[in-house]
Amino acid sequence: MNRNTSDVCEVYYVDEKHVEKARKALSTDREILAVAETFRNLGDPTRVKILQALTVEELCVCDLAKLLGVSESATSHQLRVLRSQRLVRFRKEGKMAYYSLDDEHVVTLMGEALRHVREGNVREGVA
Amino acid sequence: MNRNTSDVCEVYYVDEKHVEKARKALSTDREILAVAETFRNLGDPTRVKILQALTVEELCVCDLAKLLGVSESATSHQLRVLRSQRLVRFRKEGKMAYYSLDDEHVVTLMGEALRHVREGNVREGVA
DNA sequence: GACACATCTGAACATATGTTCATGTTTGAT
DNA sequence: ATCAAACATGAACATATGTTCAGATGTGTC
Repeated sequence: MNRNTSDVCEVYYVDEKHVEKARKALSTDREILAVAETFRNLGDPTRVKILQALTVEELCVCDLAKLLGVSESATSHQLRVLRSQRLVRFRKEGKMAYYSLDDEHVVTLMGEALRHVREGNVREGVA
Repeated sequence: MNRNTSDVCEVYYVDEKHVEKARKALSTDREILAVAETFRNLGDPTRVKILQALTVEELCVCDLAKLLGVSESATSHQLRVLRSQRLVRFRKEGKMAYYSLDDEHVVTLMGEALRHVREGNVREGVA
């Protein structure tokens, strides 16, 4: 047939070996989905701003909305997204809801991403 | 008017102070956009798998496609996305293109996200 | 050159995403 | 109890995203 010399994508068994070896490095599908969803939640300018702001101190929805320059409704929606991955938490005090970062993983992630970007490792895909 | 006692969203000056303080913590718009785009690129299960696999060793598109269980075209498209943010790099060897992680920031980011997820900090939004 | 293979690319499609708008809740003040 | 403020939520819309499909490029082999 066509697998005598150079089969589809490199030699046969070597190929299989690589794929198998790599497959062992993969997390479970459940974890991968969770990781992807976490990153996706971080992947929005508005939410990045929210998290950077909360690095300093807790803020209410109203303050965040002013800071971001978007409506309080939009802010609330975004906070809901961040809460769903436990990236932020909040406490209610009277009418107000004060949001803050949930754990230090978030801080680490933000810092590392910023470092990556600042190393000029990023190609501007921006308009 | 309506700003004597408790103005819109907390007292006036205090409010302004918080917003200003938080604003100082924000990166430039350019950096924020880049950070968000980087996270967005990481926020897809297929791409997470690719990066986890490349943690072990460099792989060609063909191997990655097999590992992911998607078409080589789809794999190539995803690799293009990852390249655009310099999350992966590649070298050509004959017909093949071998991909590998670009820097250790990527490893750190993946690890930290996985840790966040494993701490049970995540609420399953999955179906 | 002719051919097969590995990869890349553009168009098109279904689906996901983020904002706006309108409407609920809950709380505090009068 | 009535009213307004601070948030939350649902629907709807325009836009972005990821895959598939078809075709193009480049490379090695015969």
